[in-house]
Amino acid sequence: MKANSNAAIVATLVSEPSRAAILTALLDGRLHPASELAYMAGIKPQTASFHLAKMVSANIVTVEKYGRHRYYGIQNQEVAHILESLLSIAPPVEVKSLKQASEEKAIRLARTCYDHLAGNLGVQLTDSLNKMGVIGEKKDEFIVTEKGEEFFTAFQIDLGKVKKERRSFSRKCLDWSERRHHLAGALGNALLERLLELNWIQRLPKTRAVKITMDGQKGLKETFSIEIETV
Amino acid sequence: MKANSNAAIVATLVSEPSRAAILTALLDGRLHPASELAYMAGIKPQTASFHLAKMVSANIVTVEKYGRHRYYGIQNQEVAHILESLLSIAPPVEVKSLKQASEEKAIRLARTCYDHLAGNLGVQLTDSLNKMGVIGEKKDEFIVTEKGEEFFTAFQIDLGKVKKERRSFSRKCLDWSERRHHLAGALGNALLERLLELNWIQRLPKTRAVKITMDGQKGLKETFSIEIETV
DNA sequence: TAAACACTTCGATTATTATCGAAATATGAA
DNA sequence: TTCATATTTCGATAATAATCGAAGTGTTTA
Repeated sequence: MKANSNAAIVATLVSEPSRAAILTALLDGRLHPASELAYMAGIKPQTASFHLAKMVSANIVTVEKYGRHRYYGIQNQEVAHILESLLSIAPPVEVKSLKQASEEKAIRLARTCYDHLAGNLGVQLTDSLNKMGVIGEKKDEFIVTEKGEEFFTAFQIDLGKVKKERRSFSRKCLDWSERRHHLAGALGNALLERLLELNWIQRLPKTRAVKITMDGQKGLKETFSIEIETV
Repeated sequence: MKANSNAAIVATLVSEPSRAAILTALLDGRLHPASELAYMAGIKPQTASFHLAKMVSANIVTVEKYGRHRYYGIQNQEVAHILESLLSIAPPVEVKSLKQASEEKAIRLARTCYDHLAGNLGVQLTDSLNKMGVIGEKKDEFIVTEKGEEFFTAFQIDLGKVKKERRSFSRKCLDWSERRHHLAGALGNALLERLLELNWIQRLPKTRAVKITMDGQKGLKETFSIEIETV
């Protein structure tokens, strides 16, 4: 009686109203905790948990555990693209310019996370490297493409040296303010160091926020197509 | 990818396994009598009738009465397109038998996607036309170059006639097995028809896989530089 | 004209599944 | 340690919908 049709599996997931609501929320490209998704879909946490488990096991949605939260996201760009069309959603607008605003907002704009860049700048840099084909996205890490090897050499980051470091070469790190991944690991650290060396960014005393210099504005725009407005 | 409101309706109907099986069977682009669809989906005729009525009233399937038979078919390319989208992110089929394995292989090699070619052959043909400078790739469609006009005339496809058709002249369709785009729309259909006319490919009973003939192997190699292993 | 056939409609039954309360687990904060 | 929070698991319920036997409507064939 059961026909082996896989189209049905995906269709079931997107056609149920609560799940459609969850997927719609997730299509903003960020990671969301389960409770937030439950609230957005107008269902109790248990029910959301039930739906999320289904979508994870069908490889439509991913989970990551951070403390007592679980952050859910769309599996990958390909899936996101198709879901957008199935759910009739316009893709999220890209933020093209960053506003350098007050001090409390500064930490959201750009900050260090241990030894690498985070905040809007960190996420945008990661995005930009991805779009440029310099890095590629894997499950828990980023990989450097052939084109990337060239790029980093030109950008005067010695990949050979970075690869020799004991710790993981390149990994994903969840950005709490952006709810998306940014580049971490030895490569993330090397990038931060290089930007400091170029004086594109400067560390600030008593805060993890970093300042983007005038040189930085220029350089980030030219090299990574990232625009930053100073207010 | 185009956003459309029909996607939700299609997804809801596809989510039921029996209906998914029926629709998948209809993806060969041919018309099938109700009893055959019932058999293919592994359900009784009454049940199939129930599902078919639903799909007809939702305008995703068509019926034609010929004597005591009723022939069902996919409403239009849009429906086929949505179905293929669902398939492209669905988990791969579990192969349970040798027969099923060879069937799966055949479908991935060359098949019809409603009214045009898909599978490895479909993608290779599209690639080849592109490389030959016959067609050019745009965002959501392919365009025919000047050189292309000549080519299709020589290949005995009447572009004037194809352009007059109501539906879109040439568009991209996502190939679920190759995960790339192939040529669809009126031009895609004309190409399929011409290859059938030339007897380079043949439709097979009870499957949307198509057979590549000996003539086809020769012709595809000479005209499109496509080498294909036949099973 | 009767019988076979293709298909549909009707009604009863069964299967599926979304939902949520209650309870369990695991982490973080005080 | 204790309490709060985030999330999941379990179990029961209720709504929905797929299924099929029986019967009905046309259509073809003998």
